[in-house]
Amino acid sequence: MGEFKIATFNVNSIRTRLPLVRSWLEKSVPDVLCMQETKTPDDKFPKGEFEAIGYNVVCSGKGGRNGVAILSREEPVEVIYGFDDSEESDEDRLVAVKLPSGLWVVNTYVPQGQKPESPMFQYKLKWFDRLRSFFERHFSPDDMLVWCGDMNVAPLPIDVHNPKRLLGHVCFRPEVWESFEKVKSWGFVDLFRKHHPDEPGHYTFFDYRVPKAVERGLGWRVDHILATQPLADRCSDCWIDLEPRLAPRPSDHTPLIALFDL
DNA sequence: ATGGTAGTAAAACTA
Repeated sequence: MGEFKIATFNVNSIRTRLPLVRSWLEKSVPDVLCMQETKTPDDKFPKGEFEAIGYNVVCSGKGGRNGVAILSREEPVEVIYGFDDSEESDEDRLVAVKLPSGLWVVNTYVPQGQKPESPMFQYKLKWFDRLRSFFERHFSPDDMLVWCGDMNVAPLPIDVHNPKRLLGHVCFRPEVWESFEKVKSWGFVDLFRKHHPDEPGHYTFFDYRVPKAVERGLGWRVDHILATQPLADRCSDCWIDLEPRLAPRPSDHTPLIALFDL
């Protein structure tokens, strides 16, 4: 099959970001693009615009917030929308597709958590536990499976620009490190860290509210692509593309790309 | 020690 490229991008509204995402796709030609925070109900998702440039569209959004979608060159043979447990299904935060090759792609927009004392923070921690159960229920660590998304966790001190000041934030504190690690320990490899071990200063998110955040390097690495071991063994590179952040109306996140030899 | 911006959607609420 050869080279296979998978990307993840929190677009912060697909309707606002359509020109940017479309031109990025035409330049980067990924085989799969996972998007988060599409902020668009399914009946208003610009499906036709992506189909016109050769992508199948699976979207899962209800209203003006959250929302996830997976674009793929090949038509999925199976789709899962949201959790299938006894809690809130959160189909606007979790979508998964099985491609004809048998490769599974799971796309998540993990709850941010707001404040450590907020009920949403407990919801976030529980969300990771439910996600681990989801993987246990549907898959095996021997499967070819990739997990992409905005995880709202910076796993290591080198994943934020100021670990001392940011310690305690809902995306950078022990509880989320443990919760994220519990999911990872089911059988995932962090593909960016596979190819860039111990390198600081690589970020996928820059807060709109921080002036000149990109230029000043005031970012966070909270978007991730993880793969099961057999798939991670076939990953030849993984990198962050900062260029879209310099566009006229950028998202606050930037694409993360993984390249495989399949 | 708070606010800074962007998006949705029509006043706050989320990030």
